[in-house]
Amino acid sequence: MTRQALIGAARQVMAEQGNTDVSIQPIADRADVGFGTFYNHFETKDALFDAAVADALEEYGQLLDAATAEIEDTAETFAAGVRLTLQLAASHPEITGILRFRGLQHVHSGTGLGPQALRDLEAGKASGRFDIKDTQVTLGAVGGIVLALVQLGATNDLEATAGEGTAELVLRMLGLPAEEVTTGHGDSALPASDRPRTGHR
Amino acid sequence: MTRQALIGAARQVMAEQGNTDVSIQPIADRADVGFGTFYNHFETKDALFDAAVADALEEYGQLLDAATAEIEDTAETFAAGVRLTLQLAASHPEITGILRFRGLQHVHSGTGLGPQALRDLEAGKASGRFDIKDTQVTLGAVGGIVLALVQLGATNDLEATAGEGTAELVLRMLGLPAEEVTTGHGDSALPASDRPRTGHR
DNA sequence: ATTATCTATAGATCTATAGATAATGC
DNA sequence: ATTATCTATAGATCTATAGATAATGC
Repeated sequence: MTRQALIGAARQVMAEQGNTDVSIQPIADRADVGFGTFYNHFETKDALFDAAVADALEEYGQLLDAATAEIEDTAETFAAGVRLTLQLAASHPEITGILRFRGLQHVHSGTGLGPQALRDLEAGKASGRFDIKDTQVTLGAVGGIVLALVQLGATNDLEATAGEGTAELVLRMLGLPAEEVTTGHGDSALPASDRPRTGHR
Repeated sequence: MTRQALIGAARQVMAEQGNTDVSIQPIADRADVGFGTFYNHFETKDALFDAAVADALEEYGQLLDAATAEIEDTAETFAAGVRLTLQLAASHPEITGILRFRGLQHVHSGTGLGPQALRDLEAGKASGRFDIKDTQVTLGAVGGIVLALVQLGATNDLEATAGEGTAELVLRMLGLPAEEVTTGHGDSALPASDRPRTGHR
């Protein structure tokens, strides 16, 4: 599909350059599409990049869903999500590139991921598993931690334990008792490509 | 100074638009400077915006320093920094606008703020006040939390307690015992404009 | 027959510079 | 006298569209 080819090209550019400073011609070239065809699918360049971000976030959400679908414990769901996201730099660099560029803007916007995480937080709060007050603030904190660590991983060499360490920080922030936080689950998350992608959420 | 006028104009544009999609002419207009003068001070538009971000981060660092200079306890320094930053949306919207736009990229870069925070974390770790492992990861987590909450505050209406709630999340993450985390210091941070700006750090 | 795509281009916009003017330093 | 600033503009680049061509649906 031509539209998807354009979105794919825009995703690549965003992840590679970390910005949207490109003219339409090279995007069309990259998508192997005539220049004018762009205007059959998008009104402006901005509209394309917005769609490309949404597309990448959608894929990210499906990866997370697939990786955590069978996890029962809410705390472990969050921990696994954190670990998976930090592994994504290796398996899906394009997605992490886009997260670095625009993730912060979408932490609190209803892109599917947010509402789901919010429900999980509220369930964990109601069941007493999480000791938290404002779920909205907590969601922001979790999202911010993950994004900042994705950023750190992109510019510095992370220790192999960084994903696990970050997951522990998140669990502790969510109010889990110390002994549970450090009960290492460091090897639980398979590479995303080895997991089924049923995409049900 | 002309250079500073250009930087100021660039800061405004970034904070207002949340991007750098402007041509040089309107920047020069805003700085009340002839178009060609731009090239006496900067080689490219990117160079100007980089300088503008650095300028805003420098000011942010000085605000933080001034507000926390007389705080002895490391934990309280972090808590006060978090509260101040979330208040900045009201007192210094330009700075928070730039933090939203580029803050994530600078959490781990040596812009003065980072190294200082890193030293504080290491001191707190050494003294046993903080129960943390990797200080680099922890710094990222703290920075990410703050940035995500600044973002949340910009798009949603935050409850008045959000700053305090966020500070508590950070302290808990740093490993402080629960009873200390909730010992409210909610009224400790004055509006930044009421504080001395000695700027020593 | 209808819809999507491509090529070519007009018009607008933007960058970078040259040359003229104004401001500052000695 | 030297340096900074301004105005004007050449050349490059980019967007948006028109019209021709190709692909698809009936």
